[in-house]
Amino acid sequence: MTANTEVLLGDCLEVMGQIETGSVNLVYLDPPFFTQKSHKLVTRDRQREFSFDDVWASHTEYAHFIFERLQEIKRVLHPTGAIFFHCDRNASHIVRILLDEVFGAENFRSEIIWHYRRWSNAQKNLLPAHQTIYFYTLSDGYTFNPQFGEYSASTNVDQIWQRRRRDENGKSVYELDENGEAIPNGVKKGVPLSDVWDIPYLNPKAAERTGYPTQKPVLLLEQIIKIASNENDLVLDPFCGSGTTLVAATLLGRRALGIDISEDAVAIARRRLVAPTKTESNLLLLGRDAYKSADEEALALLQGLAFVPVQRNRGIDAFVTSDINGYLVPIRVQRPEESIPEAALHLYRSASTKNAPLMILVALREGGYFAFANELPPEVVVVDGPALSINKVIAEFLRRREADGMLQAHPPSA
Amino acid sequence: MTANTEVLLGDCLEVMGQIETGSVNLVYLDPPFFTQKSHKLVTRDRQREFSFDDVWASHTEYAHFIFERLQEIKRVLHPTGAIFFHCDRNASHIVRILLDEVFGAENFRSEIIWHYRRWSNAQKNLLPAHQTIYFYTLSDGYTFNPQFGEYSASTNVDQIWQRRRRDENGKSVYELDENGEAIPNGVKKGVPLSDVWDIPYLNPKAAERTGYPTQKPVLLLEQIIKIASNENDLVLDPFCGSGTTLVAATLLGRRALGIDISEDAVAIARRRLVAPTKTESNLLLLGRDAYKSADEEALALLQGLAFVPVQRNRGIDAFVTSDINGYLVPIRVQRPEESIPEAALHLYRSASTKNAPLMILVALREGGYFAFANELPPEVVVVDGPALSINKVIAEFLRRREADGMLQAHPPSA
DNA sequence: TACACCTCTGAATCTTCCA
DNA sequence: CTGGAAGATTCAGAGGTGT
Repeated sequence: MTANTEVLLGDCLEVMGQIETGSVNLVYLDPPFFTQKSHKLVTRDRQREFSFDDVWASHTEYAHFIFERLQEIKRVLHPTGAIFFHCDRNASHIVRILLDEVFGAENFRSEIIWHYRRWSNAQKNLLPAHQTIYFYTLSDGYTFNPQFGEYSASTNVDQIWQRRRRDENGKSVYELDENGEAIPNGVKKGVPLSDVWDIPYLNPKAAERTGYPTQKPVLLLEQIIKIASNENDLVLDPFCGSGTTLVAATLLGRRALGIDISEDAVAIARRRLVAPTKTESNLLLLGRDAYKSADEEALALLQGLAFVPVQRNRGIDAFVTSDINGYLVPIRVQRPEESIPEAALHLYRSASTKNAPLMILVALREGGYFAFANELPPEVVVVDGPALSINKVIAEFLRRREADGMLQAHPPSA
Repeated sequence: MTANTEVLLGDCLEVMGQIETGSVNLVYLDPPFFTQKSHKLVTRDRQREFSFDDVWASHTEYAHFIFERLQEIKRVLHPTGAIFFHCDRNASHIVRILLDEVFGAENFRSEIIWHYRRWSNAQKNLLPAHQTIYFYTLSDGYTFNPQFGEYSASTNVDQIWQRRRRDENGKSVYELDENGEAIPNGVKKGVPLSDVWDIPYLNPKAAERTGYPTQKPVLLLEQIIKIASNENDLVLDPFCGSGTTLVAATLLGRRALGIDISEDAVAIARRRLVAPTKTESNLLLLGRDAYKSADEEALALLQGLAFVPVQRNRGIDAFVTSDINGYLVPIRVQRPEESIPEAALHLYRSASTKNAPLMILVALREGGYFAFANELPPEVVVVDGPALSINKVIAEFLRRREADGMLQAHPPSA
């Protein structure tokens, strides 16, 4: 366990009492739902006035339980802090009312829909495929790091990046410069993240391999933590269970505090956190693999080349189809989390047993061939991938422009 | 207007009073939200016991309004009938409680999430991209016509076509015939419809628009009507607005009754029903993929680069996320059937209207930069893709080996 | 603090233009 | 003339601004 992560045993109401007021930046919670007797309401005649008391009778116990804890959460939250409440499907309306009461309806930010696809069995119903997460803050001045996604396929991205103005009739038109040409409108990162999140469940195979039972996907927690906290912020999960929130927080450089009333859960969470970065980043990567296979991505880079893909080999992604006098030419693509020397080492280890006289490594990030030329085995030749080549071309272009003093045909729109 | 469709003017509570008990098969409603004074709750100290009365104070008026009408709806519903309640975002929790009260929590069927993409501008927030529809029935014996969608791309369709059984450990395995071959399992209809519906929002430019606020797409109503009613059934919309529900019902051969308190709305709805039509949305007709011109393969080559994909443009596959003094840097990947000059021309045509000072073309096949350097527009810079780089490295390696006379350490294995 | 007004935006259509 | 690609247009929601 790192010094910045703690798991405490106990009822979160009591344990939170020891937390300093205003010291927590982000709270995520996914409390258990108390199933109680269905408590049928009797009055159904149309004469009688509607009374809210009836509705509440059956939910009181749960509501009180949550209400008390929400108040304590409110106390420990920093003024810029936020709470994400992952609802049981049967209680989302109750939860929202309690959140409105404790944090104020004006501090409601989003109803997040976590959408996933599930294995289906035909039944007389719509297949449940979502869960709800409520996002409230303590005030207007909350921490929020915008995230961006891809534009819709039907959007003319190339044209909405032009500057626009209102004409005399109030109509929106594209602005033109003195030469009658379109004026670019700076750079955009993409569409702001919406409140519907399409995140798959953890790949069942991944769960099997790591031995963890199915749980909230790390990606879901990652997303929440990225949005509503900064590095070194304190993340609290009052019902931490096996500690997924803590793992995600730790991996993103946040401090984390978990509480659970079950000794088993605390033990599991603590064990998971002993070496979070190494083992858990594997889990995290496996979770990502459920999204799209990293190996497939790597091979996509080789399109146009005649190659034979290699499965189940950490060092080699493919061989070139033709040989060099009987020797195969192995290829490896740099992975997102790897440096060039690391990738080269993997490649070299796998390929040297096959006496390959030439090994090719496709580099995707800075620190290409020249930076490491001396450290790499002589058989390994590093080739720039398109990402790297393009960045170099742009850098070179800028350098030359600056030298020519040809800058600023249009000033940035700022 | 067909004989089977009627639009009545008035408060739905009164008008519904004239409807025969148990005669309506399906009710859809999307009532207006009553914005009331924000009515701040005062007690926030932790000493005080939580009382539900506080929460309700500000919602009472709206709740009563809805409650009365829900009871009337319950009365006119057929025993096999269903109600779909389209919620205002700010009142969904209130609505669900009222529905639980009137129809019983045991008759809750689904919380349907209507998910859509829309113009945006939320800079400090998650972009709202969904609305909620609650689906309740009068009893367990409700009308339900299952709908099916396409299997997701990641589903192994081969596998689901095989018959399965439980082995001795209760594990699900594929059944094999005496020859050890898979047994087909008959025809599958597809994936049962889930409770998250991805239906395009009514676009500002859509001809379907009547100018009436909160107008819903016909397709959304069609889906509901198909699921929960049969031909000649009676569909009721007590807040029919511009009459989308009636249009959808009529098009599907249902009888329809609409009520609205606004004369304008009734007039619009009646006019619309003279020739009930559904506009053909290109997006729905063609599917989202039809807009994609930068194919996955091309974009896969750019991994590791910060870029924004560009669809709907034959010349440009992506823009680099950073800019050159306000100007965008377009990228194009050579297509399998294209020569470099052809690809460069496409790129140049599209990008020159945007005054791009630098355009990047990723080459995948022989005949790279030098072969055409003189023919290409000066703005276009050609960058070798991995396939090309690798082939060049191998060729260079062979050349050098040959020069060194070091060939044939091992003879070719063939 | 409250509210009216202004600005920015992007999904998806409609319109125009070109081969 | 036709089909498709490129360009123009619309409009409501959310934040920001100013009174």
